[in-house]
Amino acid sequence: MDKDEKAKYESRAKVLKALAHPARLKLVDILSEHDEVCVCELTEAIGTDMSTVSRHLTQLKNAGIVESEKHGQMVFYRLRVKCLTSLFGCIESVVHGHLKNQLKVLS
Amino acid sequence: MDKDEKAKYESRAKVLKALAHPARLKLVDILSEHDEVCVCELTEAIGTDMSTVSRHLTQLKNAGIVESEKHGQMVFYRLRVKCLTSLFGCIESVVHGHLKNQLKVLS
DNA sequence: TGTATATTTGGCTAATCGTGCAAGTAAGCA
DNA sequence: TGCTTACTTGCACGATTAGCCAAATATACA
Repeated sequence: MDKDEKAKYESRAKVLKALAHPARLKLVDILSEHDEVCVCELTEAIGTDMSTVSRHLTQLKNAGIVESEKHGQMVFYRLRVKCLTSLFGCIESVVHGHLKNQLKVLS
Repeated sequence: MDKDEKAKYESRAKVLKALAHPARLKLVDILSEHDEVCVCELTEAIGTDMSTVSRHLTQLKNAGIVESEKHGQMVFYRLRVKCLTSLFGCIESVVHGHLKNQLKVLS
């Protein structure tokens, strides 16, 4: 793998890694349904410590998936990416194809 | 998060996690260009120990992304998923949008 | 000014991950 | 029956991750 190729796969992996966690997927889902949401609301939806949610959001931000803006003492997060719905469509097809296959194996 | 919702995000995360590694992304890329490829060839392309490549392939298989078949003493891997190209299109748009944004910040 | 609220960051621990080497399994060939 | 090749698995180790609590920061408000 030359340097360019390595960089290509590493940058892709960085984005996928940022998405690859149940809590962060839920954050993205919520954000896809609203224009912008504060950390406090997101924390309530996720149900873990606010510090944990804040770190998840930082990861999504570092990957370029969300952006944030401070209004008063609250910080609002917003999706930067529009194509995630089709991406999840693909992921779901993997999930269901695989489950179907596992059932086949079991039976 | 109720049980169904939890399961939904966990199954998505599992697939994304399986993809979220440079070596595994390259494996998927190679497999998307060929019908089926043996572990030995994939190992040469990746450039790490064959045992490591074998484990990466196992992860992709457990996630439902690839399948394998043994012919003689060789094991051939094949992509099970057709939609990955559009998925990576989305990922790339995140990467480039983000880089553009970082350059803006720097200047 | 002092106090309360929203968020991020530091520090810690337990769990998971990636890797190489060595050993095991399975198929082909002499 | 051995010997070789292709692959997987066990083991060990260093690196990364997710989580919580406590402390720091920043803003609003009395």
